[in-house]
Amino acid sequence: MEIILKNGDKLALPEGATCFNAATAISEGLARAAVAAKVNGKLLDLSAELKEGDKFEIVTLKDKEGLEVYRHTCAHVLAQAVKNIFPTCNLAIGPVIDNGFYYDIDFNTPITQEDFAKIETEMAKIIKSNTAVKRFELPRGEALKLMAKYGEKYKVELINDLPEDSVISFYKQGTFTDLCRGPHLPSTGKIKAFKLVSIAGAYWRGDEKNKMLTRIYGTAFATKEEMKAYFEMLEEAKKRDHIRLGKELKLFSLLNEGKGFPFFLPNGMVLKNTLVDYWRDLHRREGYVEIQTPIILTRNLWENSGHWEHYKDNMYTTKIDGEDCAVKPMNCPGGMLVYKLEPHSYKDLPLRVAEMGLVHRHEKSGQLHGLFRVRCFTQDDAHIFMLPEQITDEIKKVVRLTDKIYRQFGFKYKVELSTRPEDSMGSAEDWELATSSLKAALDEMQIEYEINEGDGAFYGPKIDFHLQDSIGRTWQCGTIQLDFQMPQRFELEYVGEDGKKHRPIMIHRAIFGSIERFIGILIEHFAGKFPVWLAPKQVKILPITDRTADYAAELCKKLAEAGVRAEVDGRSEKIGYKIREAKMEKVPYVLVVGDKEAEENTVNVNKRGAEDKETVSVDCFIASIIGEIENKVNF
RNA sequence: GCUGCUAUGGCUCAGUAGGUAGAGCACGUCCUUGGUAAGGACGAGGUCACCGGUUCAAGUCCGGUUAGCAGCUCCA
Repeated sequence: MEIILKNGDKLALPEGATCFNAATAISEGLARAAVAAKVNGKLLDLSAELKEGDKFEIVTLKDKEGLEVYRHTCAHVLAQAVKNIFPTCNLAIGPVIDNGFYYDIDFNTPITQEDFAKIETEMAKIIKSNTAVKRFELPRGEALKLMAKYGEKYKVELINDLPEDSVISFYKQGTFTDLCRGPHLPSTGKIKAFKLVSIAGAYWRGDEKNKMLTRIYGTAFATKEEMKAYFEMLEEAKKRDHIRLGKELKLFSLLNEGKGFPFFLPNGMVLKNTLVDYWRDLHRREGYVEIQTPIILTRNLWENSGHWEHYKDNMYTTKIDGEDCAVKPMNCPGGMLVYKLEPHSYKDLPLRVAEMGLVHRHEKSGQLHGLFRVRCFTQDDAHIFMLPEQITDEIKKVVRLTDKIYRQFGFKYKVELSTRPEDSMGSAEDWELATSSLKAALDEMQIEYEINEGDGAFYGPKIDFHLQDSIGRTWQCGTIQLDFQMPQRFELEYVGEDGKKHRPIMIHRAIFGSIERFIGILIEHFAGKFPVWLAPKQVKILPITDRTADYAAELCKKLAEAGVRAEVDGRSEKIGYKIREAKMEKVPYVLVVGDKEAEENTVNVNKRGAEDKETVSVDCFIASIIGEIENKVNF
């Protein structure tokens, strides 16, 4: 028989040949590196048999899917090890996740992280034994019987929930058998580097009404080196933790008196205001107008907008002169009211209305986390009202603006387009128009994107931006959403060329997402070493002795007059001590001034991150730092 | 909210087998005026998160409350 390879070549094989045979036929090395195969687009075990005309592809650890198979097998090894040590526990599910895998297990007696060493040793034993992992399939009745025999009640529940016609497959390694779709590595010995990471509680099927199981997280990598690099990255991430840096750099504070309501300290306010200034300047240039709508509005309005129905559990309420009111969780309704204040002509559109809107949402206490998840935050919101034929152009403008802003901070990003969900509102034509407009904008701009089928908002499709920070983590920030719902609910109108009333199309969009969260991300992205234009303290002046105190003060005044955030450390400490402290504050420029500098009207510049120091004239330094600030240079 | 872990001076953390608190940094005073990542001396600062229990005795053991962290769920 013949199969078709990735490059289109044909490969002749004997009847009944397996994927592994095919890999061997191509090359020994490939066979060794193979962890699974892709046949006609489907991921299969290497032991799977091939048929005439199959499209065949080898999957190795270099492929994402290969690594997933590898980790999945590792999850089974974990389960087997746990069963060996704790025979009475029950297994639930053990899937692969982004950076590893986990297994949910119901233990009779709780285990702790201290049991990891024992479990890892047992896993190592299983790996060393290089036991073959074999697949077999059973009819439903027998599958249920088998799992019942092992006392695996969760597996029984899983099988019962599988569709009638599904193939029920198991994987067996030695004495251990687990219900699993597969595929898996051919044998346990292929695993070269693994580690158990942490332990946590997780509900059976993710439902808080169900029993809490013990989830053991682990990870596995193709090589020990890769695993080491991964754990080093985690260490680095911990050092960059924004809560920790926020405290060290005195940016913000989280107090019990305001759970989920961060206090911004002077340094943090500089950051916040600088971002807002930057944002405001850009939006003005892009033709946006800015408004501010009230924080508290009547309940009546929220019922009208639909928020009351969908969102009331997350809203803070109050009464004013006996009337029910709510604190806004979103800015849109206020924006709608502003639009309705006066009649609009098609000539006014597109109308781009921005709002730095402070919103409050009641998040459950366990979900709060630093600046990433708070109960009050500022959205860099904007609503764009437009004609149908303007959609594509407007989307392009927003995408371009978003790109410009993210680049400014050195972020790479990924774009996702989410389409109509099952439970949605509006006509098929509206959705078609909206989705194709979003697509057209992205295609015309030649932006790569992934499609998230059915993941749009109930009122319209959306484009989401996922930022990638300096150590590779991703964060969802920007979003562009088309909305037909609000204009209808609020009966927005414009007068068309034909003199008749029409309904405008609306875009909601945010680029930072939330200023607070964005600041958190920036702190971690830059590890607290902000570029000069953002740095709360841009320059610290350190006089060597009291003799240069006046010179330092004068210099500081000159810098302040030029708009530079500078400060003198005039304490009677040694210069080394003051330098150390300034460096720990991550100030971009530290200027040392002694008798020599005072005499020559120069400064000795210590640039953050640079080895060498240089002495330049005061004017020269001021000109250069102002250039850096104005051009928002990142270093 | 649920599960697990944690809670000691402003910060980071010790506190060993229950016998009524320690260090470093930061802070204050004084000495030192010192040229590139910590000069020295002295001092002040804690009802050990809160409430209750066990005990002759609780920072330490037990229960509860609150908050933080990790995870689950949800989200910008």
